[in-house]
Amino acid sequence: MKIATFNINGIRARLPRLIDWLVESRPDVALLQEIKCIDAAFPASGIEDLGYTVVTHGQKSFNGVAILSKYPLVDITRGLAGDEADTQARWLEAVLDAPAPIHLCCLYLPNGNPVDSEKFPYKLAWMDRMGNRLVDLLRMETPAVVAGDFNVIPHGRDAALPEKWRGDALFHPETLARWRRMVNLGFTDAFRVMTPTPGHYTFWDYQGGGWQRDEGIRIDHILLSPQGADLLSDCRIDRDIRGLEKPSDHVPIWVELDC
DNA sequence: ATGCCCTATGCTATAGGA
Repeated sequence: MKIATFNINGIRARLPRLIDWLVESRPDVALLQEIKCIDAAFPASGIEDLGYTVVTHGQKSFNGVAILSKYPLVDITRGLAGDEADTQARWLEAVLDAPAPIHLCCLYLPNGNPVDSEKFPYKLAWMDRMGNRLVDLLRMETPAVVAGDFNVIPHGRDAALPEKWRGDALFHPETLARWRRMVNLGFTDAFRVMTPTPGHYTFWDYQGGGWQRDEGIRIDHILLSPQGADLLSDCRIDRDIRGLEKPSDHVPIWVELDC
C-alpha cells in the first residue's frame, strides 16, 4: 500500500503535473494540500479516469485539502476540532476501506509567519488542537497515516541553510516543541526512521534560485501511529519532479506499508 | 531588501505563501 502526500500549490495550475506524477508514481492514496479552490471547482474527472475516488475540503483562493484513493473512503470528516470559529480548510480525515483499513489524516498546517502577527499564535493553537486529535487517534489503536505540509523544519539537518530559518515560524522553538509533542506521543516521522542523513528536502522556494542552489527544507511529513509504523517498509521523496516545467514548489513524499 | 517567484482574484494591482 503506497500512500503519498503532495502540496500541489493550486490544483488548476498543476493538473497536468499532478496527472503525470500519478501515472508515474502510482500511489494507492494521495493526500493533497493547497488545492486553492472550492469543492465544486476541483477538476476531478481526469483524476477519476485514472481510477481514483476524490474527496475534497476546499476553500476559495487559499488552502484546501483533498484525498485521492484507489479504495473507497468512508467516515469522512472535514475540519479540525477545537475551534468552531476556524473556517480555514486545512484538515481532512477519512478511513481507507481496504483489506486492512487505515485511518488517514490530510493536513495543511498554518505557516505562522510573521511571528509577531496573529498568524503565529494561530499556528501554535492549531498545532495544540492537532496534538489533541492525535491523542484520540492513539486510543483507537489502529494504523493511522497523518500526512501533509506541516510547515515545520524538525531539525537543523532538515534545512540546507539552517541559520537562515532561526526565529522563523517554521523553525521556532515554540513550533518545534509542538512537533516533538506529536512525536513523543508515539508517532513516527516515517522519513527519518528510514533515512537519517541530512540533505533531503521537500520544498524549494521559487525565489532566488532555491532549486538550482538546492537550498531546500524538509517540511512535508508523514507521521505514523504505532500500528502504522509496524507496517512501514519504505519512505521516499519524489525529488526529481521539482525540476520539470511549471512545478509546485513542494514535491511528493510517500510511504510503502506492508498491508 | 518581508526583494528575487508563483497562484488566485470581479485582475494591469494585491494578498498569501515559506
